[in-house]
Amino acid sequence: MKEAYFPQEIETKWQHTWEETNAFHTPDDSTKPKYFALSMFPYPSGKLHMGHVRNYTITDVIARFKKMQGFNVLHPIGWDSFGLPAENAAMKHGADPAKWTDENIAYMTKQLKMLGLSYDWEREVTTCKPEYYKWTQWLFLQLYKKGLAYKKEAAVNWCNSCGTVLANEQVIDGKCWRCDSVVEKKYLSQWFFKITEYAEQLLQDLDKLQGWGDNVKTMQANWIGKSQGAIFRFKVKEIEGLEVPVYTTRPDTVHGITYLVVAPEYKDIEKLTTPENKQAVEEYRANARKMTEIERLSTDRVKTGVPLGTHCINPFTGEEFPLWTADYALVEYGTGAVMAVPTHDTRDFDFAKKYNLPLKVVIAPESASSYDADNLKEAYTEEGILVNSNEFNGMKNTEAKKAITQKAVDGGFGEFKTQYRLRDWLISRQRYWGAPIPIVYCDKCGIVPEKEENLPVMLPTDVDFSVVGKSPITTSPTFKDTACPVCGGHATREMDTMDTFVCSSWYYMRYADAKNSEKCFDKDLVNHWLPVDQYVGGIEHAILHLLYSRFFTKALRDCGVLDFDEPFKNLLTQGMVLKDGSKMSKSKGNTVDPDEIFENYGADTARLFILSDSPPARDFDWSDAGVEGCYKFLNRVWRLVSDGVNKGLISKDYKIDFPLSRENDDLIRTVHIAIKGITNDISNDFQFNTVISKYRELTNAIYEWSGKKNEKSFTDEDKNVFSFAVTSLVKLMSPVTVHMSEEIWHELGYERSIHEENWCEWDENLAKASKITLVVQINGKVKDKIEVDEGANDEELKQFAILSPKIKELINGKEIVKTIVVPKKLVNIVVRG
RNA sequence: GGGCAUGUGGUGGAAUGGUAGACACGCUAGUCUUAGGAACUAGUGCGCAAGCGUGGGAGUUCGAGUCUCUUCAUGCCCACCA
Repeated sequence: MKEAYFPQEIETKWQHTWEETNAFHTPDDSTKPKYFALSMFPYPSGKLHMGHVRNYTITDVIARFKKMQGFNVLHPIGWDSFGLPAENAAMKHGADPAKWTDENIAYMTKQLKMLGLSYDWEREVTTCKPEYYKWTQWLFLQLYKKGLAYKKEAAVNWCNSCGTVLANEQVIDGKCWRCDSVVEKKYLSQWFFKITEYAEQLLQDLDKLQGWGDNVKTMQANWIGKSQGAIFRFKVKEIEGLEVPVYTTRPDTVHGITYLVVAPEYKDIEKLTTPENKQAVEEYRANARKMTEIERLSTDRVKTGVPLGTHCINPFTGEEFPLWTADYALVEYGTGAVMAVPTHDTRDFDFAKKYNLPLKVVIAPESASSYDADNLKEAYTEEGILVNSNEFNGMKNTEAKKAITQKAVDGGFGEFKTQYRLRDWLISRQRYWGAPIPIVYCDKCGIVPEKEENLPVMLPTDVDFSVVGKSPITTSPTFKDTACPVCGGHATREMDTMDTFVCSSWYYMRYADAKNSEKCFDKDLVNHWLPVDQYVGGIEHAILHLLYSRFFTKALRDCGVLDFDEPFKNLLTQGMVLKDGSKMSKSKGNTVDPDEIFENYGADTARLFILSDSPPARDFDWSDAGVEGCYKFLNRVWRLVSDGVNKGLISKDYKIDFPLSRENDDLIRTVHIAIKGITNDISNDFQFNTVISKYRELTNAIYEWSGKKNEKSFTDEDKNVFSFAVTSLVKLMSPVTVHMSEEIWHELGYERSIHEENWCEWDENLAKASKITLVVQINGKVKDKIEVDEGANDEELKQFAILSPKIKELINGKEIVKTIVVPKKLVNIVVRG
């Protein structure tokens, strides 16, 4: 065996062998239990970055560990390959996005292989290939048939720089999630998926996701934004038969209404405006329309509004109050109209103060005897007792919510209402590089879905990428005109493509049956492999991809395509990879190129390091010294083994015969403790950082043990023990340092790949210490430590403690109040005086 | 404004309510070397010491980094959602 560790040589060799032997292929039929380990698939942007390396290494180690534990592991990879960067590159360089994408995939595939990842490449999935997007289109049609895909005219988020609309989830702080430019509002007719129909299920089923972090679950719950309240309908005084409905979560404050606000975009706003107010209202609305999302969302903005001139009547009190329009009412939420109770809502309070609208107190704190509206400094939004509220006076406001709503129900002017913040998912994109929406517009029949047998609707290639202000797809001379699938007459195709998040909402299902050309996947196979047992990826998808995928799964279940209702059983959201405390980015110039690390240290060092310093969920600070440290450690392990092998001290045919010498017994114990600890650390939340510290501890222990021996005096027993320890270490490390372990394994004389081996097992009796350090405390403070036999019982431990000279002196002359014994660990003597 | 995380040596981080700082990085000495940024050995929370130490303050407990309350700081998510 070579004395020095040459990672690149070893790694290239084994990568070739694994490829030639198809070592990581997963059969569908196996008697072993299944385990589906999944990384979020990459966008083929050009090169892997360290975030990828971290993500895929974590999943790879999990996959290999599970395989060694006897699971039939599915560990696939694919490409989220539709999307704007390819199209932009095409426009810039006049290239073909398909070619650009293919080249990136080829390069990144090479990098993934260099990392030694155990993917089943036969199941590779690429979303921009017709054999994939055919099924994306097919699934769209299933949703369409179910009434879950529909087209409507709506105010949508428009990103001018990307030249396309965006879903709500893709607008971050009023800016585009991709390019960061300010998002505008536009009125367009667009395709939506009815995700709102699943709002309640998506919320409820979060409880089923025991293996998800609470942070992600609360983010989703907040995004869905369920609230419970009431709808009240108010008659308009000036217009017979016209009503304004409002949604409120505070029906208990209904007697305190002093005005009502409708959004500038409210559908009946023109009817509600009197001729005298028309001009001011028109101006206000025009202004609101011009405003960008950013301006509207600005937190320090002063509220503005104008009166409409009309009035509503409060059915509870008979009081009249004026109607206003103000942009703090949102047309998309609730009914687009708000009942304003300035005394008990901070926003209404601000508005009322600014425009001198009246205040009326209807909730008082339980302690207060009276409450003066004129002197209010801010809205009272806490709980309390109803006042000025007729028959509800004296009632607790929490009870009044129900009672008051009930009165509205009985009176026919209101109802109980549950409201969600979640909006339908806008999936149309005015872009080229995506899956075409399989819809045609027939001159006679209107909107018609393409026939399933005509799929895929191929993305045209005869397009001009140099056009500005419109989608390149519209320049295709052959794409637009087609025959109606129903009547055969003239029709035109939908020119929009689908949001790429549609493609990524089902890719993990396709892995179950990646090559199927008859169906999107076989139902039995998808039911067998799914749900994913462990999903690993970035927290940035907490809402977007993960919510869409959950919706897709439920919708496809209802379409009868599959039989489960949650796609991802366990989710690990890995932290970011930082350098010098901030996120790696090209603009900051603090990126680390994986290729350079492979070249200088090898993939095993990269894998070891990226797992070593932080638990997976936390951010990880990349340091060059850390990489160096890991490389040195691997050299140290290599030297330990090569030395032993070359001196004939290690062999694969070892046998441990008890009893052993004291030192050998200790080493065996250390190995068993390591096996137990490492197994538990991986099983328990994948704490790879402590796993790696245990690799080091075990290595240190073996070195220390061998340092005590003179190699010439090595007995057969020593050789056996040494062999066992080294063999165990190499095996325990094999999921992480995949190449080095494989190389050593063969150097030890094994024929089979180490990755086909079973995971190490420990013997509970051997993992037990023979001596324990008894901690003796007085009044909870550590005062002494005594070595005692492992088998000592509680009474004996107490005696040891009291008899220790140190303790004897300290408790001398004091009264022992009580003594607490923690078996095999600690004695605490409580004294007084 | 609301929600969720996280606060431990010079640094990354360990620690089923029971020895705080495992394992590393860094640093300091030394050994071997022509030399070393290689390898090995010893040391390394603070304090001269008694002791003190897990952001601050309270509490529960024989015992709190860990549980409860409160407060501060940082990060992330959501945000005029009625």
